[in-house]
Amino acid sequence: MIAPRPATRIGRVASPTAASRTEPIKREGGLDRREELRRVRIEKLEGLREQGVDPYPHVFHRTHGAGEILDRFEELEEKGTVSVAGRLMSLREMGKTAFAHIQDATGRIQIYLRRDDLPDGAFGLVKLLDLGDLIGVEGTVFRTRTGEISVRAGSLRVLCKSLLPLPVVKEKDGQRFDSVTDKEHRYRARHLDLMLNPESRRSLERRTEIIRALRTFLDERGFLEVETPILQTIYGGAMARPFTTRHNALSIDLYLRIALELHLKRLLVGGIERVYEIGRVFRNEGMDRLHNPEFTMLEFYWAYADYHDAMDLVEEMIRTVAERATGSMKIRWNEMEIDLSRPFRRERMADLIRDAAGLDLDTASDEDLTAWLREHDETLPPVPGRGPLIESVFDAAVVPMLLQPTFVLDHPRAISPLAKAHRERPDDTVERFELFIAGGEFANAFSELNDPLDQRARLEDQARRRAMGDEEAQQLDHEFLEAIEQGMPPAAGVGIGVDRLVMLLTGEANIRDVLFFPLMRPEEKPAEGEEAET
RNA sequence: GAGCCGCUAGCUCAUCGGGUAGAGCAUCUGCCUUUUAAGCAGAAUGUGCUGGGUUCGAGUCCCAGGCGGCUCACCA
Repeated sequence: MIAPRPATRIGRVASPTAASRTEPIKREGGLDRREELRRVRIEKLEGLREQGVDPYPHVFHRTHGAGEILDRFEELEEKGTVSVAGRLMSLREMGKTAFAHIQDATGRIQIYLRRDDLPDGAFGLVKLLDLGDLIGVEGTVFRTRTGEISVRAGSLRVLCKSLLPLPVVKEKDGQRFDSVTDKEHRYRARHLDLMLNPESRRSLERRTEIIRALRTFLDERGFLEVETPILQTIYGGAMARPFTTRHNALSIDLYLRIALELHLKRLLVGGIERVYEIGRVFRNEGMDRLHNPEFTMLEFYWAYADYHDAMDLVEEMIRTVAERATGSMKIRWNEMEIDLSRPFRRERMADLIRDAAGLDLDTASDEDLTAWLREHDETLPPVPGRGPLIESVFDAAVVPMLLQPTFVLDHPRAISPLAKAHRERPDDTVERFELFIAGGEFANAFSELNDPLDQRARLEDQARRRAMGDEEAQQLDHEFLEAIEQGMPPAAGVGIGVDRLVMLLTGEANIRDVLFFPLMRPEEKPAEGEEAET
């Protein structure tokens, strides 16, 4: 039999710890205390080894998840054994018994440990456990006197000894105590956030479900998913500043892509008639609750279709994804209900501006638009031109009103360099739509420009703007233009900001809450001493 | 980039007008064979974000910086 180690052994850690603390462990504030807690756990780890217990075994086969046992209690109660494993979230020792909760991916379940139910000596392991350890038990399912479904352990195994303290969350009467609530801490230590905050986990898991639903929707309709280069010698497809990096072997600077568009259109030329990519794009711009430097875009291109077809498809897609990922087509947003099940409104941009701002774009001059903006205390667009003026008026007068799903169509040509001229008003209007929900933009789409000479002219115009110092204007992409000259079928193209869609469907107000690892500024610069040592 | 706010024990937070820091939980010791924010008895724990300044004396007041949050402007 394995004799449990005298508990006093643990008590003695204070002395070696104190002794070694005179050594140069001293660093930042708080580290000493943390180090002490860590040492206590290492002592217990050694205690396990001395008892012949491997604190890091290779495998433990489970028969059930915690949530599954709760769900299927009736059929499992007192019938055979189950084995479950998870992270130790609470431990209440009561002499010769102990109650614990373990948490796995499916939920949290109570474990009842009794000395007499366990093999000789095994109950002594309890003294060497800490919150945060991973353990596995085998036992029978029952309900305690207080009614909680529990597993009565017939065996106990340590599956991974944790060395760091686990912030403990306790709950009583729906009140939470001591959870990790500091947002910075949650973003930086996402593993802790996920362990301790079920709502974080729910939003992030839902992100994955939404992406899966988008993918399934397009796959079912014959779209081919592809991956195109992230490292590019020329960036394009959007107006944005790029990140740059360096390829050593080729001795060239490269850009991280800012959009997916141009490569996907080249595939359209090549005969992949329905194509999409869900991928990370990178924009070297400001960060706030709506913007992370890297974010996820969905773009799809559909040959022989136009933007009306795309509208129908996007409408169905948003509805389907919401239903599949959240189980509902209704979203609560700021006290109001957004209903995705009803047909989305479709309005021409000019009509919306006329109704909201009283400006008729056919007759209003640039001066009229400027006057309207001044009158309404709106900042004027940073770049001159009619397009930006119209956009500013639209953003100020119309967008905040677009709460229920609305397609806005037929944009001014001046703000849409990659969209095809409108078939009825080719001079000043393009075939484009944006989808607005809850005052935010969720999709941007065109009948794609496939007239190679027109496309070349527009990109050359962009290049001229670049030369004049507009950093966001697009570069001249000769490979793209050559592909277009080969002949691209008429097509509809759609871009969707996936992170924003996830925010909408999870109710999160900050993009960081739907990214597993949002970009954070490094917490501390390396100390000068450390830098000098290397 | 601008404004406002925050940063105190492993976690969550106190510390009223400046007198070198406390609570709950976690940790450690002891008791307890159906507890559940278990309980009871005891113990230990802090470069108060960093650096300056004022002061006999600063977590507290002032200045600068760091990191974060929220709001505003540009971009998805």
